[in-house]
Amino acid sequence: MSRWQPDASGRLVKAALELYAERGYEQTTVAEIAARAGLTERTFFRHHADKREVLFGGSREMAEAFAAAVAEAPGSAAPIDAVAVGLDAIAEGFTGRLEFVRRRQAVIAASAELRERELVKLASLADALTVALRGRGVAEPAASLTAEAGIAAFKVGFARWVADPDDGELAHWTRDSLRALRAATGEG
Amino acid sequence: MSRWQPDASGRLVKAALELYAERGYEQTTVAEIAARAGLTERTFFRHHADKREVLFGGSREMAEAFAAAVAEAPGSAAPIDAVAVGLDAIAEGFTGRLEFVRRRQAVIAASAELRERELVKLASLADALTVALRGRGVAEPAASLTAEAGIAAFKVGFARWVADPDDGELAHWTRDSLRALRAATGEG
DNA sequence: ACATCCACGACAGTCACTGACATCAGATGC
DNA sequence: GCATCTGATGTCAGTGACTGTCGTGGATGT
Repeated sequence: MSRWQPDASGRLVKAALELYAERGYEQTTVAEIAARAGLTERTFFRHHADKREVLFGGSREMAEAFAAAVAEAPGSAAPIDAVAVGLDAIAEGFTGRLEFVRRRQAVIAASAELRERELVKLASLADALTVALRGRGVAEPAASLTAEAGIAAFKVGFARWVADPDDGELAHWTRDSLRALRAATGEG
Repeated sequence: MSRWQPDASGRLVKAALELYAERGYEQTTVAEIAARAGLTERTFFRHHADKREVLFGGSREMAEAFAAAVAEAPGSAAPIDAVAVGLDAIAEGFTGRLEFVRRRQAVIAASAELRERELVKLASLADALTVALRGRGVAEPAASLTAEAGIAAFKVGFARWVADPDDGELAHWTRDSLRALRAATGEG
């Protein structure tokens, strides 16, 4: 048998989410998280950059999937429609994970530091989206602005999905949010 | 004469900006900032919540001015046009401060922690804007989405203003960014 | 068998941030 | 004038996030 229990990183994530939920983010020390995962504090920092980042694993993959979907959208699609394709792709990655997401969002909402880090992840998403749009030939500042609009739709749609008592589909909410955004900013 | 030199908070801001520019945010300790301002580390934390916040004074006032302008926009104005009024109000507060803003933004751009905090300030701005729009009778999710769109226009317009070699007006860039955003997301 | 690898533990250190208490020039009340 | 109070600052002793360095011992390849 192996020298250590498997999935140290995942155990740390699980322990952190539990402890943040039980006693709050600020009242939890990294040493406590590591102890619950059967590891030491030093090992926590080998797997996760800091005490906040432990809740945001996979966000890079999400940005990559977003960018890939936007890049592969039909060449004839308008920038905002390519963004819509990307939103659908992201939403797909959340199917069946609503309960986990709800617990995670409750923890994030309760901590200013975690909310701050969440904004960084959304900004990274916006950056990846901007790059993908520029790859489609969209010039600045349209690329950045369309990306920001798409992230706004994602942000609001995500919040509505998490808050909705019914267990619906994230894509439903992001699509509706994008539609509402276009209506609210519409030139007509 | 008074017991202490005046404007301790302002001296700390000045010292921090200088040191962050000279040797970088991470390579600067709070004790060094305090020493340059002729104060102690403990006093730094009496005036500024943390090492990042020292560069973001006045952001609450900005959010309040934004919200006030939106609230006072003509009742007949569409939500997005009320936002445009608010953007003009904010822009006015930056007139004549371009050089200071450029130095400050260069420092922020060089530090992940400072960029993270900047996102919080933009999010606070978005929250204040959302509240102001709701005060105008705009329902959700339109209020949040219109607010996010307005902040996106501000963010991009601000970046263009700072990057522009000519010393133009911020309002010029925020207006154009809002126009471009509406064109990019337009339903037509 | 033997060397190599590498995830982890152990330990010491820096620094952001906090709480508690002391200090003392100037404002205030009489 | 004098005592008293006020409040911005100094001092000091913490806690805890994060880092650099070195040691350890099962696993792995030859």
